Amino acid sequence: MRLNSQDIHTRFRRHAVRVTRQRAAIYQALAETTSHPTANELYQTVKRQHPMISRNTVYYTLGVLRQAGLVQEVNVGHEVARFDGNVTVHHHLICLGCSQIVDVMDEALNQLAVSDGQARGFRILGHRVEFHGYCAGCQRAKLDAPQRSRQEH
Amino acid sequence: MRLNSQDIHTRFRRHAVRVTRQRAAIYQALAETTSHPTANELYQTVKRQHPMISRNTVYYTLGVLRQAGLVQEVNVGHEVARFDGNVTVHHHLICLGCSQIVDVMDEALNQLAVSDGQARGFRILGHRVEFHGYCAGCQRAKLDAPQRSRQEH
DNA sequence: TCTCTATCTAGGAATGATTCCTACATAGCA
DNA sequence: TGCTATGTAGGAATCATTCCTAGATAGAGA
Ligand SMILES: [Mn+2]
Ligand SMILES: [Mn+2]
Ligand SMILES: [Zn+2]
Ligand SMILES: [Zn+2]
Repeated sequence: MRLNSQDIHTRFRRHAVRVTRQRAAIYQALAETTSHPTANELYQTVKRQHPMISRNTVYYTLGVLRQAGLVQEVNVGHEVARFDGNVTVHHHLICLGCSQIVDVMDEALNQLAVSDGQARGFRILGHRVEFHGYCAGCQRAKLDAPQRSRQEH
Repeated sequence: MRLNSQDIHTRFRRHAVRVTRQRAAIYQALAETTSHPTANELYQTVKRQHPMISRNTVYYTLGVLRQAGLVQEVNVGHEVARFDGNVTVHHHLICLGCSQIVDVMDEALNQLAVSDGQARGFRILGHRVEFHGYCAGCQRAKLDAPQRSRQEH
């Protein structure tokens, strides 16, 4: 979602976050994509408008925005951290082939609970569901692969 | 679950995994705990019986066992990798206070699916559910904390 | 509008989990 | 039992993330 700088300013101030050009650009970049970028990808994107920005600022800002609840961290397996500007409750579909992450909004998934017998006295505040599989593109690539290797001989 | 070395030998060979003392010890350590240890914790444990073992062997072995399907990797947020000797389908409860991971076996959770509308052409092979909250101990610690800070004044 | 200070930023160094490299050892097939 | 593909130890390398610090600046208050 495209946000103008006034929107961002209001949203930041509502969460007591100081507004700087760098922060606005980082948040902007995250808000207008659904691709769950890494800190480094955000750095590369923001660097086009702010050539002097440092990686440290990107990490620090993501930490600030996360604590303010404006951003969330998403983790695929044990790969590098990925970030999500969508802080509504939702879940993810992860491609084992190309690592892409796709949002899943499904009210039923938001209602999951653990039976008391299994809860072991935990007070549960939330949960996260990850579906693992292959995207349409990667399924096609797999079908094509044997044909290609035949041609290689 | 305590396994004798014959059990381990049989299990390894069934999966075409070569048997070495180091591997058996690593697998043993993992099989007899429910605590989802890190590679380094396994290294420390196994080192008691095998003082010369290297961390590299632990990592390499965990990779081999994982590919053989004898072990799985569990990831809590973005912390260090944790390993699980329980390869049956199950899910986890994670304490935000002390990071402990507790198994949840719940048939209903194993049946989750994504609606076709949301699946975006993915072929889904599996899923993982993480519940986040505070364990009984950490809930108590939180209640005690304000009292302690009152005393501190 | 101006001032003051807590907080930010840039840049570079440090950290630490994991992977890479390599020479020697060994599991297990035949 | 011998042979060879594979495993092991140990050290170096990698690289995402965090730490440190000196100069900049947002924004609260006057
Ligand atoms: Mn998302
Ligand atoms: Mn488990
Ligand atoms: Zn894919
Ligand atoms: Zn706890």
